[in-house]
Amino acid sequence: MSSFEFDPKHDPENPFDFGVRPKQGGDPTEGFADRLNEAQLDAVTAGDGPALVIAGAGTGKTRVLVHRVAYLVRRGVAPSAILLLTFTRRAASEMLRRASALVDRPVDEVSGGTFHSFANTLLRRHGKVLGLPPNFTILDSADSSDIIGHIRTGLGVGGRGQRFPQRRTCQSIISAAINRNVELADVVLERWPHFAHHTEDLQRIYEGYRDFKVERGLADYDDLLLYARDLLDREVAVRDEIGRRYEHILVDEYQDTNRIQGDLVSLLGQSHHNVMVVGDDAQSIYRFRGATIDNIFDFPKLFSDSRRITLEQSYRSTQPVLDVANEILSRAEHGYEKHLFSSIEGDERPRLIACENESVQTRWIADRILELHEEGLPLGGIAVLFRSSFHAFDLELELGRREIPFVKYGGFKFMETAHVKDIVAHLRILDNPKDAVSWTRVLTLLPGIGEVTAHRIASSLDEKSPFDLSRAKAQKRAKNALTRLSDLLNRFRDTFPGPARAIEELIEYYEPLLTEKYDDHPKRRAELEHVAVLAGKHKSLRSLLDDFAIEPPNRATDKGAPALDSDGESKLILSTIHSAKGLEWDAVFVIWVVEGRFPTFQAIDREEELEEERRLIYVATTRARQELTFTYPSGSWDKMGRYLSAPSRFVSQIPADVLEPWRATSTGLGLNDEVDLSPMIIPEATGLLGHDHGIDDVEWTEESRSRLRSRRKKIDSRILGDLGNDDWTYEEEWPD
DNA sequence: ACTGGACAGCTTTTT
DNA sequence: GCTGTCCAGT
Ligand SMILES: Nc1ncnc2c1ncn2[C@@H]1O[C@H](COP(=O)(O)OP(=O)(O)OP(=O)(O)O)[C@@H](O)[C@H]1O
Repeated sequence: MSSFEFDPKHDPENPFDFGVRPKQGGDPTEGFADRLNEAQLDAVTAGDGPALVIAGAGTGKTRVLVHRVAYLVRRGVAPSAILLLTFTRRAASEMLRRASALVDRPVDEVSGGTFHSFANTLLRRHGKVLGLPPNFTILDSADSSDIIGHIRTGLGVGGRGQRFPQRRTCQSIISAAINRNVELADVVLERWPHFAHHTEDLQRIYEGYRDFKVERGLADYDDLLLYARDLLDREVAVRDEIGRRYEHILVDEYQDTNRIQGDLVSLLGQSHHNVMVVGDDAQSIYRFRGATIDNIFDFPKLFSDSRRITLEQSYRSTQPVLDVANEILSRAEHGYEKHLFSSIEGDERPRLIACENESVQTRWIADRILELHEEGLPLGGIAVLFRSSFHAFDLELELGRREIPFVKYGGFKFMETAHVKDIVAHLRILDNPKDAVSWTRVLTLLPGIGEVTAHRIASSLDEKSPFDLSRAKAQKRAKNALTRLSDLLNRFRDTFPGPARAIEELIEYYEPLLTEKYDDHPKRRAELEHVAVLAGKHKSLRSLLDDFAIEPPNRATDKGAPALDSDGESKLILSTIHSAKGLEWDAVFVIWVVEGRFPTFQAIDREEELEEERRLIYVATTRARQELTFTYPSGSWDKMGRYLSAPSRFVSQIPADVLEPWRATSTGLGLNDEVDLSPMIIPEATGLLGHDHGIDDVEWTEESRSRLRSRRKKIDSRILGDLGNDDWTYEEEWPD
């Protein structure tokens, strides 16, 4: 479709305008009718002005948003004047991918990403008016906890035998206060009441931390948002300029935004009101970091001229999958209006499988994945989801053994592992010799230099030749190492060989220290080599450091590699549920659906957190198109010696004809021992091994019994291999 | 005064 | 596995 033409009158000086315009007289909704239902089309073609799309999972919210982009572009809005925002990086890239796949080339110019990356761009350009230097350094979470740690020790809080919050906890407390826009004292009282007697010290740490950052031109993740809000709030000229540049603001997953982000949206839309936000209150899973659904509910108050559009039909999941989702939500403490329905056919009932132990869970899932794959489903159409990243460790090993290629998302902080931080700290010093935090890190690596000496050296550096360490006061045994460090840094200062090469050389330098410090140094060294590869994309140190801080690699396995194998085969996805937001797969497995892990022990006695866990499993459930399976090992211990056995309360009460109870057993623990699956028969007959298997109130009907029997047969014949391919309607990646 | 080893405690999810 | 605290050794 070539519905675009070149505008000879466009301003060639404008870097955001390539002069591409929709053909006059073209229908901006061309082709939309068979891709959108009535309500969706209504939202897509809503006139200018604010709109709130609120709808359940899989009803096409993102689809609406990306079609809206196409619609606006076709109507003549410059793609660069459209700003697409969301909270998570994964959702942001999915949204941008779908948007650019949908229409012709110009959509590549649509601006967008996470709130944080947008704020960063904004502040690099305009931060100066707030006193933020344009070369401010972004602190990642480990940096800021390091600084908080220093301040914490510096203030000498806590003292002997006293229980003072650890630095990570201090960091959470501070961040919680900021993201919720409330006083530190209130947040402590509400969420950490057991530390209430330390409130004053916490306040002092907070202030010390804040001043520390201001003095040195540092910004943590929260600061990016805070500064951006201040900028747009206080600097009318900047706000006007930004308002003119971005004529349309579109926000996905709006239920996951916090107060500051909500304010940002409001400020961005202040001059033109062209704001469309989409969200689902039942999918709000970031309240733990201050997200508030009040942003959704207050949207009509914020923009009194706003339209509210709701979507009801799911186009993702089959009705049996949605039945489970509805069951989960129906038990929520505060009801949701939602009742999802679907017209997608499917008679596969989702299953809840009690596995004998973790190994059985792992092996059964691997078996089933291979089975699905043999039936013709690409591995990329399958996902295994979990509450916490470490839940997948055992499965990762097994997949490796069976040579099933996979990519894992979430919970992995490559850039925050000690050895990577060590290397990056050297780069930071080169970029900003005043970076005292990095100096301390770099210097304490050396033998005989501890925190005190490092601080002393770092604070007495010569401005003109910061890398000259010959006069640094330290123990004798440190002298050699200091010279080595000094030589290296000076050499880089004279001729910087580019980020990738610099890292190679740093690894050479660091190798002896690494070997000394870690038993697993070969593995760590290989990971450092990978950092050098990642750095290859960057020409300047600054862009590298920004990227490492704001968009660090979040895939644990095969970081940065494409989702395809060398032979073009897609890979199985392992993901935390948080990172699976907005995505979908034909077959979804949710593992460790057990009390203590999902919900987590921490959440069990806090109602708010428990409800968030419930929404989380709702999100997991609604990722599935066709096949949905919950599994849990029915007897295991966690690291702290707690016994995990009961199925998650979120699924244990669901009637058996909505969620079928099965049992997986194995004759042995060996890797090659077969795993058998059998329907869990009526409780009275089995005695239930003494556990609550959640089917006390099973409503067994003749129908559900026979369904179980027929499934049993089907499974058997699958194993025997005499059943043809199931009809998997797997669409090739199709531009939405 | 400082470093670094031994030991005990906590361990979710994201930017 | 990583962080914080305590303490012996330099
Ligand atoms: N009118 C439609 N016709 C065909 N397919 C549709 C239609 N609307 C949505 N879909 C498909 O349904 C699936 C879910 O859509 P989408 O991801 O936009 O939903 P969503 O509401 O954003 O979901 P979530 O709440 O999980 O983020 C996608 O595969 C999408 O292409």
